[in-house]
Amino acid sequence: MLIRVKRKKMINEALREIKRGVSEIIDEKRVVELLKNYFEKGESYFVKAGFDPTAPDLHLGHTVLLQKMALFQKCGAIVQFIIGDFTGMIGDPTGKNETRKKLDKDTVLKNAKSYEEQVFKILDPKKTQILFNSSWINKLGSTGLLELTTTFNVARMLEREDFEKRYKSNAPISISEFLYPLLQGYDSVAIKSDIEMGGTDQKFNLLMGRYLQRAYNVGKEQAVVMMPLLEGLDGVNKMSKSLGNYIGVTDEPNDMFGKMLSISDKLMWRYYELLSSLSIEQINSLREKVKDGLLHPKNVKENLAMEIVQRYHGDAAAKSAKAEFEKIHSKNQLPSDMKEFELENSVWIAQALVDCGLESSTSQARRDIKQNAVSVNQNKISDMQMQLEIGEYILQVGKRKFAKLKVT
RNA sequence: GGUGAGAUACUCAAGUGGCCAACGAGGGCAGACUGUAAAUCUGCUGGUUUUUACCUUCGAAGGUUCGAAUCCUUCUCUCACCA
Repeated sequence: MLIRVKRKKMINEALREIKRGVSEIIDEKRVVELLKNYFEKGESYFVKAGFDPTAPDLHLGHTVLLQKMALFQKCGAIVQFIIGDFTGMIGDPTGKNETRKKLDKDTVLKNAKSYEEQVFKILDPKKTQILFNSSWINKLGSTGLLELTTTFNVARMLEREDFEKRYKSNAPISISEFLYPLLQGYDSVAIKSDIEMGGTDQKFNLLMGRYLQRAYNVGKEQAVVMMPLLEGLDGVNKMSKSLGNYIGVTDEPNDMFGKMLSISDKLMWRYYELLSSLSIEQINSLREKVKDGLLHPKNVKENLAMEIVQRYHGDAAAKSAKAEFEKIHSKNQLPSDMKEFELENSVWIAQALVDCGLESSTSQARRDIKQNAVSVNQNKISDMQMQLEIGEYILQVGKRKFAKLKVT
């Protein structure tokens, strides 16, 4: 009897952690059942998530999902990490991407490898299967594919928000795009997943997996766990590489730290909720203290930045990133590590800035000089015609672009 | 297949013969203020050491003209309506 109560408590605790930050769970009962089976009988289950093979640069937005998957692993899950090498050819219609080129096998494998390196900073490799969806989709053949399409109809397909919008506004929808949700759903049939995870924007596709598992008589229907999309550094759009508002997990410690500190105070709490390993209570207490003026928001932000840098680069790197940051910004000193360049003879300042990669063109350099944005050896300059004679210089554009230049 | 509309810079979007490197908005960059925050204000936002100049750019290629984003021809693509 006692053991039972204890188990029940464990399950409830696990569920509570799992539900943290989650946007929506479909079929929560099933999730509870799976947890119960694990804690009582030690049975494991499959948690699926699909990733695009084209962009192996993971950013913090992805890690929201990955961290949740890692949590599931602690609760008995085997993660099925699916690389959508087949579906990647179509491109998920959520973006406005056109049909993509087929990636060759080598590239896909290379990307997969790079995924592994990044993903296993969060996931437990022993409890992770990496799967390629072409391996079962290719086996479908035209007959199988045709069969797949008969399971669904256009009217329901158009229920998908994105399709509906485009249909109503007369934007084009390619037939192949209809295939994307079907194939993603079919993945769930092929690998018999118990839970599929994805961002809220994936709802339609995730539900498709559930629907198709029923249509194909898999014998179970996957539960769906949806994570919110993390806002990018601008605090408005979702974090994405193409918008340039991201923090990549492979970003340099100093960059990572700087980027974290550049987010707004409001956004910081969002990041805390979705990325920090602190408990909800701890976060709430921080929030209270900041509100009451007991803590400076900047310090709270720094702590979060430290935690993130630590996670991907280790303790030492985090500490030195913080020190470096303070050096440059609080004490207005130069960074300890600058890119170094060498040029010959006397050089025109604008040209030097371009050659050191601080400016994109001499015209841009001129504009910035005019705007008082350029410093040489820590002194703002205003002379656009300035020549750098033989010697060593420290060039700076704006607040954060530095280079060391040696003219010989 | 027929008819009509359209394609302008990172995005949206004005401009229908010279005043156009091209209004405006968003975004971005920089300066001031700060905590490299937010908010706010200001400037910039094709290239070039001829910088009150020159060169390239308004879907592509030709043409008319002293002069074309703007007019004409052909082509490419997109959308709508009809079939």
